[in-house]
Amino acid sequence: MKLIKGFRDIFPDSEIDISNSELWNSINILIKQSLDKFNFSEIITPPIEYDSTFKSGIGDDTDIVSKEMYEFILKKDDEFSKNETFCLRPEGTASVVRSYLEHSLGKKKKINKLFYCGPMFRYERSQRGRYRQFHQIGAEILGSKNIYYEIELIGLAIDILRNLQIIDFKLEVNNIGDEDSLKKLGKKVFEFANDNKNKINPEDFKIVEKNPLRFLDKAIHKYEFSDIPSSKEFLNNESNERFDELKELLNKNSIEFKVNEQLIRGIDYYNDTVFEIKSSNLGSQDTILAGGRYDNLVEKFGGPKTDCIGFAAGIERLILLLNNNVKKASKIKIDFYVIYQSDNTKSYAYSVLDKLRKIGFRSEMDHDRKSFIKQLKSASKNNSLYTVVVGEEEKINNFVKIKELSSGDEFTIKFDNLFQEKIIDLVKK
RNA sequence: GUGGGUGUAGCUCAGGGGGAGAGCAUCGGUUUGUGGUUCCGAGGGUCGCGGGUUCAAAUCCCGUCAUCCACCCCA
Repeated sequence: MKLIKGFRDIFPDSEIDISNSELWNSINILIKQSLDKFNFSEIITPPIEYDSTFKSGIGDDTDIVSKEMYEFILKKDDEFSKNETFCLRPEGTASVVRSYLEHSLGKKKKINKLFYCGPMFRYERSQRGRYRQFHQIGAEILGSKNIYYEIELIGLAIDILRNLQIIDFKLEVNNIGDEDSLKKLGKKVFEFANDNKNKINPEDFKIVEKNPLRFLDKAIHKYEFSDIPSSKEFLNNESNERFDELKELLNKNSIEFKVNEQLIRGIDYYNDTVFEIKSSNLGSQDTILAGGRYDNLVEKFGGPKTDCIGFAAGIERLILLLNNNVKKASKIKIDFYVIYQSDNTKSYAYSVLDKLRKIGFRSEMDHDRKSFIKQLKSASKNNSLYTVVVGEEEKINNFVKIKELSSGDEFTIKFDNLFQEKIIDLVKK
């Protein structure tokens, strides 16, 4: 029995942050607070899709699709023997667009603001911040090219990071132009590479021949060329205006950013605005969040021309960046720990426990006849805020003794009809 | 896919041819009605797995697997 390589279990009290379920729980809550404020609604799609969704969506010559995708076919070939190839999704956007079209979400509403959250799969050698099963939270706005959606989305990304108390990050933006200018750029890169063929190793040149833009994205930084072709040269007026407007609005909204003209993104569907948020505290896998416009993807999937923008963030990478404040806050605290004296008083104690739970408090007691002191020790070990002492005296007179562990203050409360109000009152203080 | 580091108790690690260890954690006692401290004690290990060398391997050699880090790629 063994866990699959590059995958991980997530469970309580794990010493490893990215395996700690309490941390996962609190990071999810914090991220959803931001998404709520920006009025995004959740879309949940299956982790398995037909491989064509990603082959045409992301591009089949990207590394993600050609090298890293988990593909499989059904073993049984009875009634389902259609030669269908499935895959574990390597990212979220293509699935969202598929679902958006399949359920005509664009017809029900002009603008759809959707978020997704879940596991993604890529077959890669794992290292810090990179795992074969990893989790992404992504936000997509489908249905408009208004520049304010750029601002809203980048604003959301930054709000999420702030809410997680991650402050050490850098936003990079670029505009790579529309399909036409990307084509021109590709042509220029090809010519450029051809002129410098003697300086480029054959393997990299193969990339140029296949997809020059990919070469610009992934290989060109290995060489010390002085005048690398830039997307800037080929932007049409609209893209240029859009980029200027974006920069102006970012400044107006006091969002710090850096223009990175080499920023292309390793996925085919992007156009115009692209952005990335990086952290310097992550080692070599330093991108924590990235996204951009994909105005042609819906059309490519057979739908009407629909302008879209979105981003995805890696949850594991975010967890690696959490500070001690957030980690501490995620630790579970019990409200009440009920302590009983003898088997005689146990059933009375249990009814108190049951009542506390019905009121809504996280409550616990020990059922294994530990000594009084052991129970008390358990209470403090379990981070209990209060203890409830229930013994013979309390049973006879129908009350309970409550002690606040941090201060040592004790209170006596009747276990009657007013118990609920009194105890809620007590906790409020 | 390429290169390097590391695999010994739940965790962090020491040991380096001949008795399986420490600290923390867990459990029990100190203490059968008041905790966090102290002190005492207990449980827990195929020394990653397989093979080789040796009278003898956790230790040396080879292989393999896992994990971490870097390249690459990306969130």
